[in-house]
Amino acid sequence: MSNSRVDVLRAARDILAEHSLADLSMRRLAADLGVRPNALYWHFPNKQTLLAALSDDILEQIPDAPTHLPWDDRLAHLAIGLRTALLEVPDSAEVVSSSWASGLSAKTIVTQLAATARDGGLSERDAHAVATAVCQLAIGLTIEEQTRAQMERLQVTGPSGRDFTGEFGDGLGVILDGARLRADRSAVTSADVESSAEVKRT
Amino acid sequence: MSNSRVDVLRAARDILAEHSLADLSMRRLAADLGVRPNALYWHFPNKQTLLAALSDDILEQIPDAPTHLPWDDRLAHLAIGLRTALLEVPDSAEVVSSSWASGLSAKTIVTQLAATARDGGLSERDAHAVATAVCQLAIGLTIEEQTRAQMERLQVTGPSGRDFTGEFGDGLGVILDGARLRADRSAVTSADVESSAEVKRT
DNA sequence: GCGATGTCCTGAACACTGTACAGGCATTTT
DNA sequence: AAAATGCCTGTACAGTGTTCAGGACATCGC
Repeated sequence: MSNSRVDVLRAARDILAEHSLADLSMRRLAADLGVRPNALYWHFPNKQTLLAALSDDILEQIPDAPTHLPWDDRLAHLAIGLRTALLEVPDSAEVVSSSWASGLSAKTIVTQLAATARDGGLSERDAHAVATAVCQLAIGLTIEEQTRAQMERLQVTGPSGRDFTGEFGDGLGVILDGARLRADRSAVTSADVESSAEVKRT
Repeated sequence: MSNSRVDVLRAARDILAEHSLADLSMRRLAADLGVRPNALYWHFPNKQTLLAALSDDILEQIPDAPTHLPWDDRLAHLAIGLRTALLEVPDSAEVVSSSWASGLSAKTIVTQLAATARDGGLSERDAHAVATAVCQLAIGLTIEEQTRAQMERLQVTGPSGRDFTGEFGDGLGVILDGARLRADRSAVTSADVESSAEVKRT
């Protein structure tokens, strides 16, 4: 039975789901596929690229925001979708973080978020700023949460007592407030510019 | 010549500064100290704790914000101080990230930021939310920047063309706008509660 | 001076890790 | 029938964090 690229990714996901990132070694992954470790190098040039593909795979589960909602609700929807997708697969936040850092990952969620912020009237810069702030908050907090969860599972630590969902909601709220404030400001200034019959730039 | 705990940390820092996190192995570190690898386990129970101590070490370089500034400027000051401290030592952002996740690190900068936000009149929850949003933005973005820098140094990739300093400034701006908006809101509501006379903010 | 205590280190080993190179079998395409 | 593709094997290298028992050396109380 030949394994395809997607088989490898599914097996990798399963290892994360049932064990942890520490258990996701090339040898373990190969063993689960009934194959020698080096066989994986036919599908991926190295482990980093494999993890990047896995990262994209995980983030593809984020559903699009309902188009009938106002832009800020759509932002919240996407942000929560991001966090939910990460929470679905243990240790995925760390995988996503290093994949983004290595530049081997797509980061489509950032552009989606930025586009949604643009719908609120934000400038390209502001929209991108909101998108990265949201993503870094979601990923950073989820790394902490999932690492914590893994440590508790291995009994090296008791429960942290932190409410990560609450912390994320609060942080997201602050960022969205900032986004709305900028939406208002740019609405006002562009109105000023239009009404004074000056040439507006895009 | 006996090495002390701080000698080890200094040597670790030097490896990061002159090479990279990938080169920061127990063997390499021991070799630089003129010692066998297992000697390090007298000072630290494992590598993770060593890295956590290194992380705290790096973040101690953040200067306190000048007390005469308004609270939001102090927030910006601390945030930029955080980012500057990280940029000082290559790959330090990744070290800090995993140290925070493992719970072995102090995270004093978070409480500092939160306290400063409280000075602006934010609730405990909002203040903490602002602090984590700022930290996750700084760390997350700096991870990307430093990983990128390392890849360029090894010539595996050309320049990214991204302006990380700009991106950080923009993201920070959005979060601070959110913080200010909440400061205004809580000023107004607490005034409502304390006296039924309506007080405008200055 | 003598032993005890604390500090720092050695030697050797274990069980892993990602990855490279050359070669091989099976299925599909020409 | 021949060639090309897709997927895999065998073997090996150079490195990783970590453990255990033991040893050298200084400092301190007696």
